[in-house]
Amino acid sequence: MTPDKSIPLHRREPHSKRERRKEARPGELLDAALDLFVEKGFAATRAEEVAARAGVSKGTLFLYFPSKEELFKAVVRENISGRFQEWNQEFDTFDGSSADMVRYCMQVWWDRVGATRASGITKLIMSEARNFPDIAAFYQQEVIKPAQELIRKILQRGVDRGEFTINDMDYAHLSIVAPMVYLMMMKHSLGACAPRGHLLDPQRYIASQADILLGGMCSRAAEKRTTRKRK
Amino acid sequence: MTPDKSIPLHRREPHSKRERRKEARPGELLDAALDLFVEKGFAATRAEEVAARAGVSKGTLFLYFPSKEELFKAVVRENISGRFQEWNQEFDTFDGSSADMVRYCMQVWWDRVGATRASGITKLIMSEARNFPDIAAFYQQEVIKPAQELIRKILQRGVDRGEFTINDMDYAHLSIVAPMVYLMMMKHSLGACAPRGHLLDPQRYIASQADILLGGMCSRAAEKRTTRKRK
Amino acid sequence: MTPDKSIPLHRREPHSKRERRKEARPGELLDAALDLFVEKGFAATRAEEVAARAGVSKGTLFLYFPSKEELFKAVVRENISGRFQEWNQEFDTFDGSSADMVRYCMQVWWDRVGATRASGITKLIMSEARNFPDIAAFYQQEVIKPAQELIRKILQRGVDRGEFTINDMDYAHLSIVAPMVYLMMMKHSLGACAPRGHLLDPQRYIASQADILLGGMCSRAAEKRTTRKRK
Amino acid sequence: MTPDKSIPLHRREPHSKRERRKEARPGELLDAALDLFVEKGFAATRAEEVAARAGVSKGTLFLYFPSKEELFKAVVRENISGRFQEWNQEFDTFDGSSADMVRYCMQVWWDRVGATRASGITKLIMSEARNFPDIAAFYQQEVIKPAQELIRKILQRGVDRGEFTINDMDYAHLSIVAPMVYLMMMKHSLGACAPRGHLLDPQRYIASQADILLGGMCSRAAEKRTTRKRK
DNA sequence: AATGAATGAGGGTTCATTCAT
DNA sequence: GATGAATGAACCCTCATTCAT
Repeated sequence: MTPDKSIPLHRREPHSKRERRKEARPGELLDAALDLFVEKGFAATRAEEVAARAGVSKGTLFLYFPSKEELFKAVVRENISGRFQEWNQEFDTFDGSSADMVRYCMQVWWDRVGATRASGITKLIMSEARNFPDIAAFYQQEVIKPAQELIRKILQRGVDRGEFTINDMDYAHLSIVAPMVYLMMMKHSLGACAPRGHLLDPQRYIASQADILLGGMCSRAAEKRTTRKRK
Repeated sequence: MTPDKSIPLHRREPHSKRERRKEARPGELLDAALDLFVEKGFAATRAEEVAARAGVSKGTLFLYFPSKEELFKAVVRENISGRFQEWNQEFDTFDGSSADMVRYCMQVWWDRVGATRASGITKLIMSEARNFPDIAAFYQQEVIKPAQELIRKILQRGVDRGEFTINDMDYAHLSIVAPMVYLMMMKHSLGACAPRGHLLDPQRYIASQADILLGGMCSRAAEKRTTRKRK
Repeated sequence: MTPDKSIPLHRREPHSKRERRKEARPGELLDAALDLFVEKGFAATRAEEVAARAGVSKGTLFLYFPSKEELFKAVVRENISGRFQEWNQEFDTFDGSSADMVRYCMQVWWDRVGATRASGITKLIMSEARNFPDIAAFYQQEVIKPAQELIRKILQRGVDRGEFTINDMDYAHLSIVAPMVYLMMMKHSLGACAPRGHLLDPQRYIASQADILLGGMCSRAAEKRTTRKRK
Repeated sequence: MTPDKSIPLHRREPHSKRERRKEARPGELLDAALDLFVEKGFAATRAEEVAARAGVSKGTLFLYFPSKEELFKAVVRENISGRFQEWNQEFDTFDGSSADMVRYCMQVWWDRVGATRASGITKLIMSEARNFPDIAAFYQQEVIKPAQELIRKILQRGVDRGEFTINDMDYAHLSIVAPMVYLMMMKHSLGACAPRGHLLDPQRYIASQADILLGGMCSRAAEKRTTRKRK
């Protein structure tokens, strides 16, 4: 009924269309659940709705996930699969300026998470953290900490190379995290009800944020270079 | 716990314990509801729980609010009462540097909203906006727009006085909004489940954010003054 | 608040207006309850509504009646107070034709019960009998049986005087009862929702019914007299 | 219990016990609801009770009817399905005397409605009309009007053939309606609480009523024939 | 006596979960 | 495996009844 609407998560080759559907089921259910949990929250989402959106019956949902709560946990787990390893490597071999690295970091964050349905997880976690403390801890461990380390490494690189001047290294990463989280939150909450024209343009938003915060971090000596790149 | 936050409507002295309680009830219920809605979300909060936390029975809640949904709306309405008028005046007569104004703005935001239970509304709106579009619109109109205008005025003042250099005036205010919203969100979501020691120190966070973003906005000429103040 | 809207049931002279109100309370409550029970049924009538219509507060109702159910019983009891004794005497001394007696009986029934709010009791009993079997039994004993005896006496008189020819004396009284009950039922049920113009004209209805059933009961010999009176 | 009273929508044979039950459910629920609504009234009947009597759980009821009120409406609708068309034809081709027609009409009324559970609808409507004005209007349109027309046609036939003499043709039909309605009402109200032996014998009641009212309507010329039949 | 705020058992309705098919 | 009818615990809300004032 519903065409598989995104890249299926299970990669083994299926032998027939029928079998493919079968193997794709959990992924379709997770996709549907993600959308609905993000839109309405965990409690306000009905299991049957998830099943319907995934094109299966209510009973089938419980064939793959033992309870609504386990479905929720699976949704979170599935959508935060360690992208950071890969990113770490990317940044390890990056050879531009640190300012560019920050810009690239924000852009990649947007492209690979923010612009995809995975960005909903951020809202989901924010909204449901206190109802699912173990999920919150898991997220903290698996997403926030790696992200923080990644960004801190970038900033440290800037400092080490004399590109950045940063007063409080423990909190500086939040200057990048906060705007990105805000952007993703808005996309899934108020932004989703805003009338056309009131919507945030992500590219312009990221540019504006990067512009200002890099202005604030870049050492004055490095200033000209950075400012020039901005154009 | 809850300071009487506005002029009560009934002026005559309550004559009895009973009557005194009666006048306090709506406020107590709203406070309890705010806490629980923020903590668990609208759907996951049971009316009876709200009543219990307010120290009354289930039925009493419905004596004051015709439905759970109306209670929700009242909670939002009650907690966003136009503080902006007052703030506008405050800033109209402010006579320090614009950088100080930005810092003061963030500090006041934290002190008067972020640090109080009212900050929960931000999380509530973010979480429930799509389930209550009319509330979202109301919030957009009554909170976001005034806040945006207030901040934009501050930034414009900085630009006008040659203190700030800002490329994109339409998005610059978000450099202040995003970190503050992030701070409030965290306080009520992940921050609330974080182990001790992992918690954000709001003052330090604000200082760090202000530090960086003012660094990025301040015209280079004005730089020394601003930097000095920072100590 | 509500002016006492009908002849109060308690006849003792009250000394002051205030006291009069006080003594009239139960009667006003019974009147209000009768109206509402008849209109909506026992279960669908709220105690507060009764109190409000009687112009008192909810608590006051329970000052006079220990429960809603007792109120109901009082309403029935109060409105069936033996009118039959008086009627019996009236008919004992009646000296017209038996056909006239039947006509007079139906007319009096309408004037003294049907046209008054007391007629509602008939609908009430019909509707609620099975929920209140003891009330039903009481009504059977206090109203139906006396009425049946009264009517049977009238019919017997007609037979004894050679005016009526009746085959089944055990059921004949129902030829009078059924139309009258039907009339009162309609007034309080479908008749109450009918659009203007669709309403039964009681006088014409009674005339028509009496016309036909007396035609069927009157001995052929007595026919002329009866027919003439009919005009 | 309930004969399938119209062509079921699903024509394929039910393959399993489960499916068979499913098709029977609405009817079983309607039957249970009719009984209970008639016995206790709408408000005093609990949804769970209806479900229990139909042998299902509370939740199942709401699988078939979206609310108690819709169940009520379905009960009324289901039980007044136009029998009048068929009756009309029956009477169009009747070739006995008009007095016999009246007797037959009453008998058929009793056999096909009065003696069945459908007779409860009459009490239900009488009791609940004012709480459900749209149902009352529907009943007026679908039952009362057709019945009135049918009976009026019979009476008119009698008049046209010189068998009946009727003064007020607008009200005469009520001489048949009132006794029948009274009979059905009693069956479901006071009659249902009466001790054995106090019960109305429907056949004898109908005979008595027909006897008297036909006596009152039949033209004197036609009298002998009618009277003879009566034996 | 009168009030009306408060209570809490009860009823309508929803929905996660089960299980016969 | 897949289905969807059935369940019943849980929730929102009502309202008869109580009781402090």
